[in-house]
Amino acid sequence: MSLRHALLAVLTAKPMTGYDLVKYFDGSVAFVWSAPHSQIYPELRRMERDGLVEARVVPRGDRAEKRIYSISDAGFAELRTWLTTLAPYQGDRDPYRLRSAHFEMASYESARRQLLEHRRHYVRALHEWQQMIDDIEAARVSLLRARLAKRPAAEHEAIIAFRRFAFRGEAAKARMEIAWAEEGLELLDWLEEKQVPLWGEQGSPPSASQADDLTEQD
Amino acid sequence: MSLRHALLAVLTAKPMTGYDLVKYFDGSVAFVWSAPHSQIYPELRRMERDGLVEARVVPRGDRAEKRIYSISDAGFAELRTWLTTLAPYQGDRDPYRLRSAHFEMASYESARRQLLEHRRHYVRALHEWQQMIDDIEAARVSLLRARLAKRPAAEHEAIIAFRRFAFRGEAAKARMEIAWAEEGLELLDWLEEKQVPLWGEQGSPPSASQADDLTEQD
DNA sequence: GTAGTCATGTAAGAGGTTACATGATTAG
DNA sequence: CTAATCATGTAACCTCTTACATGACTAC
Repeated sequence: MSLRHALLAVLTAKPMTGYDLVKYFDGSVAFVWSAPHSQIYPELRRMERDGLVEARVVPRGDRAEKRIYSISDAGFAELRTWLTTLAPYQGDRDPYRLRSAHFEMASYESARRQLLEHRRHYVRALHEWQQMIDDIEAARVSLLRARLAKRPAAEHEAIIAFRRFAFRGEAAKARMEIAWAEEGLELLDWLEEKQVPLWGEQGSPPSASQADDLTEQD
Repeated sequence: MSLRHALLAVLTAKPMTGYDLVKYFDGSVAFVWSAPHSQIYPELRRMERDGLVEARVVPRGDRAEKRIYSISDAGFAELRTWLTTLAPYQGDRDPYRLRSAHFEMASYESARRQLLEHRRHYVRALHEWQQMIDDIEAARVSLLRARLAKRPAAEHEAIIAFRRFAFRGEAAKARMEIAWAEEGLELLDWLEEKQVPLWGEQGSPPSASQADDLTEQD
């Protein structure tokens, strides 16, 4: 149940509306966690029901209203429990790596397209993380400033350091994925130059040697 | 719907029972995809219903039976479509990174424990991937051999190369995560030596100004 | 007025986790 | 005979995605 904790963590900086949180978990700011509004609004209601956040209903213009959520003491306790509890490591699930392991059933063109997209995605991500790291170090992030303002100066260094540390991890991951995609693109060039055939090239049948047996058997 | 495609991909090597697939997606072999048996058995039934696999019911001993699944032509077609379709890149979700961004609300001890576990996990993973890469290169993997036997020799190089490529990606990720965890451990040492206080250190209250409220409440 | 952004929801369905459940076969 | 492994399910529950839906406010 990490969306809940991600929301609590953001709300420790300052009270926010559901809409603010939606933008946060949607924009480039959604650093290691993303969530659509259809998940955020109901979750906030459940958190309110469970006493982890408190909503203040504020008028907006004449007719409209908005709900400003702030974290409660119980919310702080929940967040701290989550943070200090060792998270178990289990199976991973990476659809891109899964695909790449079976590129011999695709075509050079589609494999290349996929890896180019992979690189494009992580180049973009890397720029964003790097920008984020710079902004954090310069305390240009308003949410960070709000957070710092709430805590004694002695803690500021740690708050900045951990935020930076997390983004550095994401940046390192992006760099790794870029290098991996480039290794793959080189591999594709090399194999294609050697004219190594792929199963997925031309409309070749599923099984070369047993093409006919298969159709009968199964 | 990637479990389905992961299953189809494995079945291209040779027909297997649900149990075989359960072990595959459970053991260390579950390289980039993991799934519990409670997900695999029903999915195989649905795939059979959809004509992507065919089951042959074989007696096992006197009373028992087992179902050996093999991929159908429609299954091959589905797999190829999936492989050649560009996968969109969307939001990530990394609970470990999320935690690490907020370690200032934990304690030095719990943060350290988490990062040690992170390193332990990826050191283990790295060993497994590296072993896997060696085994693949030496064609010591029986499933790989079964797969090669079905395909013309000209394609063997590509099949091995892509499998190896995928594992190399996982190995690189593991190395990156190990380095990141070590950076974090050094950061913790450095901050602790400087006696930078953490919010979560000692039973300190969530909000500096509202210290007393908490202890009563929870 | 109208487009953009602020603001908040519901609902169906897919995918995944955890627990409950059962029984046969095989090796010692 | 007993433990490990083979073999296969169901069910409740949670999380996430995608689509459907609505309406007020604000700047042009």
